[in-house]
Amino acid sequence: MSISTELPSTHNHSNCINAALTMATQLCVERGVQLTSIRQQVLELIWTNHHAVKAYDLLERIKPLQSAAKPATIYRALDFLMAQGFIHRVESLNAFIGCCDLKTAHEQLLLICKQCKNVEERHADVVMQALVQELQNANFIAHSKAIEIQGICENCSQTLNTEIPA
Amino acid sequence: MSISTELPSTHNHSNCINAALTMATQLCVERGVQLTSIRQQVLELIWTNHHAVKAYDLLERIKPLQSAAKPATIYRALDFLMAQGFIHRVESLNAFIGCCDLKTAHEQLLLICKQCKNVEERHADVVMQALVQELQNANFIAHSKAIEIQGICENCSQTLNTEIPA
DNA sequence: AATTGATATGTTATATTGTAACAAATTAAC
DNA sequence: GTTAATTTGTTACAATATAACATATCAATT
Ligand SMILES: [Zn+2]
Ligand SMILES: [Zn+2]
Ligand SMILES: [Zn+2]
Ligand SMILES: [Zn+2]
Repeated sequence: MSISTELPSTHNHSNCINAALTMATQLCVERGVQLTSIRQQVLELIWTNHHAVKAYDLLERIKPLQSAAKPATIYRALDFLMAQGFIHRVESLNAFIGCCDLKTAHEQLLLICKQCKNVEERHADVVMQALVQELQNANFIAHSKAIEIQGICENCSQTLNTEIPA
Repeated sequence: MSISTELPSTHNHSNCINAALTMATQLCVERGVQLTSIRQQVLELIWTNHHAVKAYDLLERIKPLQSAAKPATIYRALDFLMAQGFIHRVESLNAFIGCCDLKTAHEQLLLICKQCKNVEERHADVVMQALVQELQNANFIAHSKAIEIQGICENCSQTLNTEIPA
């Protein structure tokens, strides 16, 4: 049985990368903060694909570019990128993904595929509305929300379903 | 300014402890699994209060009872208790809490108070319904769901609000 | 009661993830 | 250019988690 580990062929990932880097560059100018080369390299490495990336994997990957890189190098860059909203932390994986929507502040619903490892970020406005109501009912003042679903994505389940037993 | 770190006085926590241990004992018998003394001790330690507990804190706390305890001792007990649904892992804290409803399988919405550290588990049926619909829209097959909200709980915000500036 | 298989625990070592603290370098503002 | 703020380098370590294998306990079967 073959296993899909890719996004649909309709997906042009260079668009994702370009959009993320362009927006990040622009937002940093607007905000008067510095997208230094280390920070940009980490952001690019995170955008290699739609997988969540671990900090120490980033460290290995950035070493050819930044031979002096240490854990703090990566964690500082990640802190910056999170503070700017360019990436999200995936709590249930201790890993990080690029944010797909830099234009609007938003809460994230993350769909984490156990098979292909892709993480999809969805707005899920209806869910968020219900959640806001529930938090009001509980008189709970939310500072941050993490909604993470693990399972099998559409692409992977289709690939499995169309698989013909030999 | 005083800071509340307690639950409302209406809360009788010994009820929580008794219910959790009684149900766990009963369910282990029904399921033919063993609630060994280590596992029961870990469960009791988790139920000390409604805070999320870290694995290495549990390790320190169990050592007077189990002098040979090592990390594996704790993590094995935690694995068992999670598999039985007696506790939940709080992904955003790398910590663990006792489950408040052992009778029915359920997804958890966790409200994590940054101030008093209490974690409240709510069923939030409306949110879960909306989430199920969203997952259907996405054709995503969910295996597990983690919804974790960090902020300030009702009790803490009331305590702050009623505080009179000197 | 001894044998056996399954489950649970003991033990050592190590892997993984994340921070603290301070020095040096770079950048921005004046 | 000098100063102040920010960023990076560097060392050391803290915190979280698992692998691997030995030993012990338990439960059922001879
Ligand atoms: Zn893409
Ligand atoms: Zn997938
Ligand atoms: Zn209680
Ligand atoms: Zn609170």
